[in-house]
Amino acid sequence: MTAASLPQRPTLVTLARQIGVSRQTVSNVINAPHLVKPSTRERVLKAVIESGYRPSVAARTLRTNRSMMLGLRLFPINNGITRAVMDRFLHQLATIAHAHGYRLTLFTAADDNEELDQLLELAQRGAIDGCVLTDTSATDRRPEVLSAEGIQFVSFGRPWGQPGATHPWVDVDGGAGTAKATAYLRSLGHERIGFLGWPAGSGVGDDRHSGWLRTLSPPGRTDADVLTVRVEDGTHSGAQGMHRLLEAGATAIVCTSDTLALGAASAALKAGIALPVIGFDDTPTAAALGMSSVAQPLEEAAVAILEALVAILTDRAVEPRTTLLEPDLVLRAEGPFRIPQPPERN
Amino acid sequence: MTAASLPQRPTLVTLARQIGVSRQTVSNVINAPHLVKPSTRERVLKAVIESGYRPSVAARTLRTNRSMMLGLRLFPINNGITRAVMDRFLHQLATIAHAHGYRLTLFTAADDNEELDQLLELAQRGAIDGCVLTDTSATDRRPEVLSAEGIQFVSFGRPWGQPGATHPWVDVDGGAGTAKATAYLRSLGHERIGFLGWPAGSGVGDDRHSGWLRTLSPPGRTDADVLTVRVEDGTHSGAQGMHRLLEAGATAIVCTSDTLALGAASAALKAGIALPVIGFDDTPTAAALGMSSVAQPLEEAAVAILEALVAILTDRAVEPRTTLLEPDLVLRAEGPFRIPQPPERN
DNA sequence: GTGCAAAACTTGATCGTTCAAACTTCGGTT
DNA sequence: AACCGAAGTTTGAACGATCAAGTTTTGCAC
Repeated sequence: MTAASLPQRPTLVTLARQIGVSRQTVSNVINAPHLVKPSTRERVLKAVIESGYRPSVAARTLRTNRSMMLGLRLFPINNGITRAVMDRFLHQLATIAHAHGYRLTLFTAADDNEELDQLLELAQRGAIDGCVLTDTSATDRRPEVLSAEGIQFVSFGRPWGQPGATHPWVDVDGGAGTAKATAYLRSLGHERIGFLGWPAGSGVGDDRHSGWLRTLSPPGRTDADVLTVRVEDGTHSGAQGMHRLLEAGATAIVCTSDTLALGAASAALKAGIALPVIGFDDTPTAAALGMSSVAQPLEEAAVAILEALVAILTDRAVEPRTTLLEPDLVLRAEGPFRIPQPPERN
Repeated sequence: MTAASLPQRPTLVTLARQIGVSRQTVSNVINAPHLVKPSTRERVLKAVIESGYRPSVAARTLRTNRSMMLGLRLFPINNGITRAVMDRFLHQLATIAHAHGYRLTLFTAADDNEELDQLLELAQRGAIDGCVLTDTSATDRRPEVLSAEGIQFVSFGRPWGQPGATHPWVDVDGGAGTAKATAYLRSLGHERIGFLGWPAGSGVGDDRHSGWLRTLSPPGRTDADVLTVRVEDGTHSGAQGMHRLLEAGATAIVCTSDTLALGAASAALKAGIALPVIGFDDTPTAAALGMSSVAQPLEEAAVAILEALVAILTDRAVEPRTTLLEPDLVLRAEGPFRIPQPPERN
């Protein structure tokens, strides 16, 4: 309706005709200003701005064979790890991508195979130049398939248990995070620090366990298995795990997730026992409750991922680069779950 | 490196030559199969599948002047309403969009003006066919600007306080949500139900307040203002609000957000007082804590939004359509904040 | 003022698809 | 057997940009 009455958007040709130069000159002013005489450049630039001319993405993409788009899968809603971190990561990634001249195309997929299908289709149709993988696991086929198909990507997450993998990745050193948490609790005077984590076998979970284990005093102490409780993620299981850790004599607890930490802390609260619980991922929930947590440096991760991806896409690629970032311990002492003062100080 | 050794993707022309038909016939098999003789169709289809041919998005977009892309702004991370609901909404929107043949392009913006700039640029460059607005407010200039620029959109959120607005929107009836919550508490026997909400003036907040107000017994009772506490969103302010409501003699509380509800519930817990608190938005936090909350029907919203937007974009547009959806009350009775039994039953 | 390379600018071709119009084939009348 | 319209298929042009190779202009030395 209104669309018909609106003036047609200018193109290179119409604009060039107006100014009295060739289309290529206008194109050069936009893409390679150094090739144009300053006086001409000024004149063209003025017309470009006045007319509101913007190059057509489709035409440019068609000619250059680069869409300046990156694909990203949005995981199902009920994905623990993802949900906690994804929204913040997504925001960072979109912002940093924009700074590099790229945009993000979203898609959803129920499983990894569907994700691969979507990525293949997008890449083959020239809708994306590359993509970012998240939530890697030990049985992950995605890197090899994408490599075989010649689709460029950077993974947020290490190739767990795949020593042969050579693709670029960025990850956060979860072990360093739990180590920091454990060290902090030790500095408060705690000597029996429990670990509440996921069942063995997940790379992420085992990594976080190892950070706790090596920071105990003495490192890897013989009763470590007594102080370790491994359950599925959830507040219920977290609460149950807490009871077992209390029986084991734990006076403080390091957790693999905020969900577990929340379950544990509220169980303790209910039982009238006050003891420090540190979660993982610094979720909004933890923040709202004043619960301490290990925070992943998502902005740095986004920066590193895009730097690597852009390097690959512009053929400035060196050997596959890998980046391991260190998380931060966010201490909080408010709300119902605040960390109480240490039982005694050394 | 590997890219060079990979076979060139087939195009309409190369594929058509291989089969021995014209490019247009192949194109027709894909876009208008009924125009092609069944036997030819079979033959072409087979070749299309075997070759893995996929139409180039860029070429198609250039020719048809439709990108099949929708723009969506990702709000800053520290946005209360958005964060709570955005990730789920986003997932739904992406899924439903895909079902309609559209994809989502993400972008970030610090404020509404930057969002408008981005949308204008995207639209002018032909990168998007339309967009979805979220987080509408009374001072929102976005609808009028987009309308003036001829950019199609559907808003998730009513044009608060702008009776002249005629653009299509989809929204959730917040008042109906708080009304449900209030009615439920009344059914438990509560007679002094408090309202803990945001400062007056926000459309969303006032709407939710009205639902509570009209469901009291008697509706709009004279001491309603005593039972109303309005504070900025946050757990701290929620806790403070709770104390005031307790002084006012409230035995149950309806909140405008899960954040407020959490603050209120934990303050009560701390004070050793058990009383029902119902939040809003059914966030992960509420779920983890076993707190009851009003849930927005995000999938239905996504469906309605896309239906309206697609109708507009394909010129099947009727008059601007508006949809008001009813939220659900999610009752939970577990965790530290479970709703206790009513003080006395009628 | 001629020559000549560098700078500045222009032109033709092309990316891969769809639209519009043209052409060919075919079954059925008359 | 010639004719006709519908069905099936092909061809030319266009979308709007960039690349590559062309042409013109400029500045400067001799």
